[in-house]
Amino acid sequence: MSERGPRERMVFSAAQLIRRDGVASTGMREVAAHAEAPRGSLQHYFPGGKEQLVNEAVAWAGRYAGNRVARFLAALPEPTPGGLFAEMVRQWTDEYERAGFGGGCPVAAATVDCAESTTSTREAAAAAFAAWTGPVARALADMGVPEERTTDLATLMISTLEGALLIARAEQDVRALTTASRELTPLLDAAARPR
Amino acid sequence: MSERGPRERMVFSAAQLIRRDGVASTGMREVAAHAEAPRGSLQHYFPGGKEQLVNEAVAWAGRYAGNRVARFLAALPEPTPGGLFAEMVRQWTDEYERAGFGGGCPVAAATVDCAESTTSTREAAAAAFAAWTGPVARALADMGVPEERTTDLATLMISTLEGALLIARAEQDVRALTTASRELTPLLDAAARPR
DNA sequence: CGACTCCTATGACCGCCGTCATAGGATGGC
DNA sequence: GCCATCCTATGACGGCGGTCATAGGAGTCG
Repeated sequence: MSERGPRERMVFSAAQLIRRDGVASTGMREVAAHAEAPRGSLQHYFPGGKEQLVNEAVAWAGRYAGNRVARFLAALPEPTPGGLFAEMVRQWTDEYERAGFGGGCPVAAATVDCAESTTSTREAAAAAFAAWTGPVARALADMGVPEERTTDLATLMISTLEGALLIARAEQDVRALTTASRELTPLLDAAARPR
Repeated sequence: MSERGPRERMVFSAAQLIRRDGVASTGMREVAAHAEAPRGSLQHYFPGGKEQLVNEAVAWAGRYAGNRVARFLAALPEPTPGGLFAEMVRQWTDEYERAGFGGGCPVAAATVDCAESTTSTREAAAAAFAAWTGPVARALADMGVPEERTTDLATLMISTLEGALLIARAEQDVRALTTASRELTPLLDAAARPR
C-alpha cells in the first residue's frame, strides 16, 4: 500500500480501524500504534483532532472506491453493468472468504456513527459516496446506459452493495452479497441495451 | 408506544439512541435518562450489562421491522412486491421528511459497531435481519413469487433499503431511497408474475 | 411486627480517551 | 556555529463510561 510518509499511513490506518470497529471505538493512540507512527505526530499532522483524521480517512476511502472502478472495468473482457457490479461484489466476497468478516465499509461506519453528531464527517461521507457514484455512473454511460439513468443506477448499485455488506457481516456469510449480484445483474444489463 | 414498564422503555430508548448515535456513543446513563427510568434499574433488569441491553434493543428492532410488514400489506389495495417495497421505503422517507435525518436503522448501527468486537451482538443483528427477512419472504410467496426466489428477493430488498438509508442519511436527502424504490419495483413485480 | 422480595438510589472505582503543554531531537540553510 | 523549521516524545489533565457495592424504600405475606 505504498509505504508513504507517516501522515498517509495514519490516514490509512484510521480507515482500517474505523471500518472494523466504528469511529467511536477507534482511539487516536490506536491509530498511531497501528500506523507505527509516533503519537506526537497526530497533533502535528491533524491539528483538527480526531474529527479531521476521520474525515480524511473517509475521503480516502471514497477516492479509493472510485479509483477501483477503472480497475474493475479493465478486468472485464466485455464491460457490462452486471459485470461491473459483480466485480464490485467480488472484491468483498474475496476479502471475506480470504480474511474473514472483520471489516465493513468505512464510509458506512462513519455515517452510522457521526451522521447526527458531527456535521463535517457526515459531509465527508456524502462526498465519499459521490466520489464513488461518479465513476460508476460514467462507466454505465460508456456501456450504453442512457444518461438520465446512469446516476440512479449507480446509486442503486452502491445502495445494494452497502446493505448486503451489512447483512453479510452480521451473518458472517457472503450469501447476501452473492444474492445481490445475481438478482441485480439482469436489471442492470437490461438498462444497457438500447431500447 | 405503549407506556409499559420501565424495562421495556429502556430497551426502546436504547434502540432509539443507538440508531441515532451508534452503539459506542450511547451511554447507559443516557439510556436511563431518555427512558425516564432510574439508573439503578439498569443493573437490575440487565445484569448482563450494556451488551445485554444492546442485544435486546437489536432484537426489538428486528421484531418491529418484521411486524411492520403485515401492516404494510394491509395498507395495499392490491399487494405487489413493488408495492410492499415502496411502503417499506416510504416509512423512512416519511420519517426523514417529517423529523429530519437523525436516525438510521439500529440493526445496521449495531452491526457496524459490534460485528467484530462483540459476538453476541453480531448474532443478535443476524437474528434481527432474519426476523425481518422472514415475513417479507412469506409476503412475496403470497404474491405469487416462486418459493425458491422469495428469500433471495427479500434479502435484496432489505439490502437495498439499508444501503439507501445510509446514503440518504449521509446526503440528508431522500433521493437514494426514492431511487431504490423506483428502480427496483419493475424487477420485483416481474418476479411475481407467473412465467 | 417481621421477613422477604422487588426495585430504586447513589457514590465510588478504574480505565480509556481526546487534548494540551512542554520539551527534546533532527535537518538544512547560512 | 547557529538558528529556524519540522517532526517526535512524553507526561498530565479533565471528562466520561461501564460496572460494582451498598444501602434505602415499598410493598406483600405470614
